[in-house]
Amino acid sequence: MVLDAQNPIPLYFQLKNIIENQISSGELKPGEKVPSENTLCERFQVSRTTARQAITELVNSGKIIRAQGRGSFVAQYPINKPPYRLTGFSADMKKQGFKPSSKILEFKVMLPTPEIARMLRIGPSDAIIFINRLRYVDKVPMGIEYTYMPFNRFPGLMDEDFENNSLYETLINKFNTVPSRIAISIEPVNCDNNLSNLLQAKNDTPILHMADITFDQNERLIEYSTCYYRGDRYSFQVEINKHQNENMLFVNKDFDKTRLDDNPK
Amino acid sequence: MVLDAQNPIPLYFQLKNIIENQISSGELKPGEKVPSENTLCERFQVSRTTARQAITELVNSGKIIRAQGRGSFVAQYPINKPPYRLTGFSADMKKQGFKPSSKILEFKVMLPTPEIARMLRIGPSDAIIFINRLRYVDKVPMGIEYTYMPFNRFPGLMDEDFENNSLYETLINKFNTVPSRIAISIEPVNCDNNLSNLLQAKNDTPILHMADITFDQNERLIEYSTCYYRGDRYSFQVEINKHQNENMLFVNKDFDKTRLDDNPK
DNA sequence: CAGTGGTCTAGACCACGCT
DNA sequence: GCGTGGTCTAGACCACTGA
Repeated sequence: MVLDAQNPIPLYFQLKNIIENQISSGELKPGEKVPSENTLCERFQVSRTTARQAITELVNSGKIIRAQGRGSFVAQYPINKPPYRLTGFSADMKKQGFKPSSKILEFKVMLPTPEIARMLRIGPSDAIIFINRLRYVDKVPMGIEYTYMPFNRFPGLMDEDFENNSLYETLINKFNTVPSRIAISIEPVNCDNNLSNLLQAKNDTPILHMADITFDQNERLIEYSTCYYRGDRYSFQVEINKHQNENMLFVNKDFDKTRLDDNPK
Repeated sequence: MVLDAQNPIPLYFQLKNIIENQISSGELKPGEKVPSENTLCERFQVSRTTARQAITELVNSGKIIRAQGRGSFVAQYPINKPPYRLTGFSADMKKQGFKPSSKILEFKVMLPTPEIARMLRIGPSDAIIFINRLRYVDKVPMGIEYTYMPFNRFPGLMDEDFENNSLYETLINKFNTVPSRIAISIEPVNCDNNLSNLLQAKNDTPILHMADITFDQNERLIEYSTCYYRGDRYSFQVEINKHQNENMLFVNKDFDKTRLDDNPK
């Protein structure tokens, strides 16, 4: 294995991929020592900065643990990132081996309610796109989603077919908009008659309510969405990582109290 | 503002703090351009590597957006990290301005059930510490938590008083164990008679069930815990970030399907 | 074109953990 | 003492953006 300086892929990234593959192939086992930074420099003929950048990204993604004076080691319990909604419902489900499908109940341009305007940070007369989708997994109703997006940011979106295509994939491919951050609020709710009809669920089915706001790679607001999922068929999974740098002893900044909606009603 | 090279706090960290403060004080407003890396080099008399390290960490924590060729900018919607469980229930609630308290219902050493042994990755004859706590917020029952920890990793833990002290703070201060990563599974459940008695809640109160596994800074497993929270008093909030480096175009690794418990029952 | 961030080099000194 | 990661310098060239 050698690095290719002519390759447009940066050296640190090539090196990172090599190490990543050694970990996933089992060549480097959990708990095992990763070659030291100096060793990597010699082995791959790069400067220490470059070797270090490769390792740093693997540390940030949780695959490697650094220990000053001892070395770097493959993480014992590698992070298994849950299908995490930044890829969209369809991709999430496919990753888990299920067959997702959707039925569009409503898809139109409208004016926002005051609440939705506040969540989207737009004015009351700014049009929005509203999508109401029933989500199926293996032909069984799984949940219902109400999605609200600023209209003027996505010209031509109304011509798309979201029964067969993923909203997120369309955003990425046709609007150069990559969902990159999502703030989620989750709570359990009771099933009402409306929900039990829509989801073909018993009246005592526990329901998971999720509200979220999504931002793109430039921190522009993409969507506000609120969803109800059948609790007998859905569990939400997430991993929370303390950043490497937040571990440092001289850090003592307090975070503010936080809410999904920071503007009081 | 100048940096102090004699200060044990690294230069990049001092610089990072300065910029962070400028953002939170409003001196640098959302969307505004951050001084370029070269400008920071001159202004603070550091190398570009150092200035860049400061900015990089702010990018990773979501406070700054980088745009090649244009500059770096304060994020429009700064991340408000939800109280995120890595600090423990008490700290989470205090941050939100509530008064948490706890009542220990059980606290003992015992042998694990097969399920708990599997979650803690220990043998069936390895003792565990079991803590059952009722959680209150402003004197009202909020939820009940069942915590399981490997006994042999925490000698002396049984002498602690967790009615008045935080488990996580004790781990940090007395066992040099910093909760650093947590994998959580969330689902809604119905309230049964046992829960409604314990939580003094109506029988139709929606309940949020959370199961989680926590790891320390060296990726050692700290605890497995399962909790039930009153849905009328609790919502779970989380922010999910795409890592800067995962945005890159030549990334195309698929994540495996994932679960909190990767060993089938 | 000038200014920006993205990548990279070849060094240096330090703090830490282990033997 | 030696090897490790942590921090830092002073350069360099490139790709991209906007005027």
